[in-house]
Amino acid sequence: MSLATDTADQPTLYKRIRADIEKRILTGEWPPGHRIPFEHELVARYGCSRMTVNKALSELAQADLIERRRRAGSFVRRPQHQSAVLKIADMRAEITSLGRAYGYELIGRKLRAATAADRDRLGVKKAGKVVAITCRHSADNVPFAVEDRLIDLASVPDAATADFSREPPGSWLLHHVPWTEAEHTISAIVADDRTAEALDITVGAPCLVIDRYTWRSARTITAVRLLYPGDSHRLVARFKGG
Amino acid sequence: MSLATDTADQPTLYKRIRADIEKRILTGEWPPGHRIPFEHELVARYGCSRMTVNKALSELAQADLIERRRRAGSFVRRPQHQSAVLKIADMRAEITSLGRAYGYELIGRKLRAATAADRDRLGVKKAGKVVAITCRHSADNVPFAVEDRLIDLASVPDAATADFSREPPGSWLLHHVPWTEAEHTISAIVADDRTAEALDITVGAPCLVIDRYTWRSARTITAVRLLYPGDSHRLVARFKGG
DNA sequence: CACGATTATATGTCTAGACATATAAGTCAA
DNA sequence: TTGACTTATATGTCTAGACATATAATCGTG
Repeated sequence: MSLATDTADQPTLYKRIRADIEKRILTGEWPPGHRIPFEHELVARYGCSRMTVNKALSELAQADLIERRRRAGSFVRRPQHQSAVLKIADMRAEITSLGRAYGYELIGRKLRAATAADRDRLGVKKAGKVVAITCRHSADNVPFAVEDRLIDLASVPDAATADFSREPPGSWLLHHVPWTEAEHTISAIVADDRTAEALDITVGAPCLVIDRYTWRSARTITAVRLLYPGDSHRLVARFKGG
Repeated sequence: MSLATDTADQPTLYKRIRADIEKRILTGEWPPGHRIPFEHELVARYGCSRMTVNKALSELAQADLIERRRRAGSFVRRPQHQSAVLKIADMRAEITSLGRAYGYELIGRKLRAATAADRDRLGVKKAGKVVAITCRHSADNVPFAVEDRLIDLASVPDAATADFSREPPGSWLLHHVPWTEAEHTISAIVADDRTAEALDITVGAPCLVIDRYTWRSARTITAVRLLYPGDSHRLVARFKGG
């Protein structure tokens, strides 16, 4: 039998190049406007032919994550649409890209055996352990969103010992577990006592809710609910049509 | 000197192949499930190398227009409702795709000179005429969404005489004015008296708001606000990662 | 300094191969 | 009929080149 390696099964080379770059963009390590390495530099780094690098970059361009300019190079695009809004897993990147100061605060963290509700939320059947995290993100010291997250320890055992008091769980996950698929559900609720206090709004005020469920090759990773003040936050998505 | 030919300037070969196939899919000539010619057949038809054909097909696959299966071939995908949620301009299609009966009701229609608020909402400066429409969409006879729409008559003069008592303005526009670009803003509000009555919910209940602003080569067409009951409606978006 | 011409360079497209791999389809035995 | 094995084949990935083309940078001239 074969044990899963640390970095899991290696996809093809061009996919690895694509994922490497995508990760740096999504985590904000390479911010909008940043010039990514030239093709010939990536060729040298990965020891492959130019066509392989080109394929990776072409796909990123098709996904509107980067913009390619002849003679100048390839540049990270500013998040502007569908992909950005719903793909962004890193709140820090979302807030700093708005030109605001990012703040983070851990409210609660519990390690427990998965309850029936937990299993339902994660979409798993077997009872295992989970980490439940509640935290708050702020922009310019104003509450921006509260996050209520569940991580399946069967898929991400390291999360049991990770320190979420400094690093938001979204960022931590992004750096430790490359995501493959996600589903978002957007809805609206009115703030209850707990939410109102966390977001510093009045009870009964509208809130935008984003539920994101993330998995990786049929393996559940995390389920997160983000609550935004409904009257101050906007999700903007822009499309080009045919 | 050169006159523009009928088909305009020829793009690169792989783009032509891609466009040829895309057209047949979008016109329905090749319906969902249809098997696209094998790569080697396209190679023969276009007289190019396999890599060129492969690039065209790979891009179509990345755009989720086709699905590629080893040994079997490439097949036209059925338009998936998932990531299309925000693209869908036709409420009837949205509701019937959920397997529910669609209902439509015109609540109000006014033709007027654009007020300052109208101009602001449409993002135009010149004072012109607009049509303001309020209507309701229902699913299985339950209110599904109320629509509040403004159409710029300077861009769509025919809208002045269109009969919106039977056909929803969204559908009418879709058939009369091909859209090119749209911007969506998603937020949350609580229902006021008027909204509560229209959606048959209680005052203060949460509502999901989608503001869609549509234009066509820098020309404003329409601005629409859709209000959904926040606790019953869900916007689902699903993505595949690297 | 302003502006046009030249050059260098990064990306854009393409080829003619190669081997890998998943899997539909066929073959054969229990 | 069913299951296990084999084979054929279409796609998946990759290479080491080539020439095209747009354009940032540089150079030269008025």
